[in-house]
Amino acid sequence: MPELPEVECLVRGLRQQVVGWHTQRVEFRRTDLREPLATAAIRAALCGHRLETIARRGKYLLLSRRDGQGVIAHLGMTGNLILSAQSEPLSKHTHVIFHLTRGRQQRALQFIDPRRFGRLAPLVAQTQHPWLQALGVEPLSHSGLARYLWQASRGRRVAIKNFLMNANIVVGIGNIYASESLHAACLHPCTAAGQLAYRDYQRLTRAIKKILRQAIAAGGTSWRDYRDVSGKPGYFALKLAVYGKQDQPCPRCQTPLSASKIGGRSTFFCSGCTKILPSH
DNA sequence: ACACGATCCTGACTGC
DNA sequence: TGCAGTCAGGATCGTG
Repeated sequence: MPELPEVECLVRGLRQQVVGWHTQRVEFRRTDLREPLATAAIRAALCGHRLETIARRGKYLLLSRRDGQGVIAHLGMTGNLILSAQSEPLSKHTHVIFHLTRGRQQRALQFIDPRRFGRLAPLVAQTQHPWLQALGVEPLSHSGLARYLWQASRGRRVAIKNFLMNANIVVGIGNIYASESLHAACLHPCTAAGQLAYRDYQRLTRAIKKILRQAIAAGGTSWRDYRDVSGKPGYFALKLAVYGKQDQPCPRCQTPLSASKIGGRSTFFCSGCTKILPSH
């Protein structure tokens, strides 16, 4: 489910709802996620402490106390964090429950992940966590993104779509927003990243920022199973131009949209108003 | 260094 | 209704 906008919406929801709460206890129902959970260290990082900071880096969520210790989570393809009353029934795929208190109030923050591609680990110091070490730049806050991408892509023959989805270059752009951004910038997803000119990256960068911001403002994309922190769906799916819309008319030129696999992932584009640049 | 395919896992959906 | 096959929003690892 989650690309940058979904994680950002989750972070904003959590900031409002759990900052200032104390972790009373952490309950593990399954520990065999992508990596086995370090249960003792996760408990030690949170239990008895006040949640002070909720942050995002790429698609990673960081929940930490005042001294910076806490947990880092990645939601994989199907993960989510849902806040519920202590008494509400649990999902079949709730693997971890953070029992939170504030005074006499109680809440449960559930880590849910049917496919178990997600990750959860103790966080000692944010700047040193191995999962964050190789991450590329943040697309929304990097002011020279076009120049950075243009420079990073020189000599690269990989398809621009895969280049954009490489989190070591730029974080947060997943399969949906890669297709959407490229279409908005009139670029064909198969074009070699190194073939694009600086002006192409300027157009692409504007499209990426605009689409990510719109998606955040709309509450994230509700494709299949995305839910916000209180369990409500996002609404951006209504605004997608190409993703999942094979054979429907291109909103720009009316050509029926195409679908294909690029790097093993479903890709949607318009063969009418985007062209692969000839390589030379 | 780079490009690419396989892989982790469950659920939803399609077609027979 | 049941069953097999296919596909899914991510990231890592091994291979060439």
